[in-house]
Amino acid sequence: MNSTPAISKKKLPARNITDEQKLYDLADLFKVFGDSTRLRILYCLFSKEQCVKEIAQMLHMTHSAISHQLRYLKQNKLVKTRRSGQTIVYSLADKHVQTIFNQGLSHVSEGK
Amino acid sequence: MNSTPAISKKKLPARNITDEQKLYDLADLFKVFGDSTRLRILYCLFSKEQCVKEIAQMLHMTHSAISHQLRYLKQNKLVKTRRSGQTIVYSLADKHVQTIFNQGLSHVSEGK
DNA sequence: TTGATATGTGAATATATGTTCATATATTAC
DNA sequence: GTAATATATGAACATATATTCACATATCAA
Repeated sequence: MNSTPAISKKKLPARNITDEQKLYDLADLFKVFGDSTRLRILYCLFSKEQCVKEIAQMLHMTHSAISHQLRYLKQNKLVKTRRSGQTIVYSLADKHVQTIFNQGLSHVSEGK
Repeated sequence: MNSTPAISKKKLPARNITDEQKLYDLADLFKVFGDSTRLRILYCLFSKEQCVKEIAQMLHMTHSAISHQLRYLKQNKLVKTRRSGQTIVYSLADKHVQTIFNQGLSHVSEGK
């Protein structure tokens, strides 16, 4: 995984193409949010921007696993980066990320 | 799949258990939304309640595939059912479903 | 340059997931 | 009861996914 952006490959019923395609894009977006490691990474970035090493330490995971997921998050435009000397600092790409996150969280929190 | 509700099985870092657990529940929620077939089924249910056969016809898919996904959606409390004679009619479980759907859709629509 | 540190990445592995097929269950009509 | 219709489900299969491992790349300091 992680080598290309999420792309749904199923065939469309060839009707209402635009709306249908949006559903596939939407599925891809939720797919990115549908993994606890990625959510935990995003959660780390809510408070402040962080580098790979910091996130890896916070989550007790290898830098490799984090790096793979960060690449995936970046490909799907949920995080952005800036270089600061040796380290590359990751942060949330836009406010939508936290909005969608919180929307889901409130749903989960009130026990559906 | 489809035999049990989505449950993330990864081990927790044993800190802040409550919040951490919520992240796993949240990942499971997004996982349900992260498939285009399920989104298309939900989309069918936005306008009105539908039975398996109707949905299968609308999406040009087998009743089996739809039934499996509807079971998954029901297990995760996104749809509910009522029986009407021979047919079982599915509908959205609550307003949250459409809210989360639309939240993601607006994100996708404005090109991230 | 060399060494140390931070991050990236391809390949391999193990697991998870979605769909199909065949069959089972449930309701209704007769 | 049987037949017809609607839905459910277990098993098998193919694909997708997340993580680990080993190694590559990049920056900085001396």
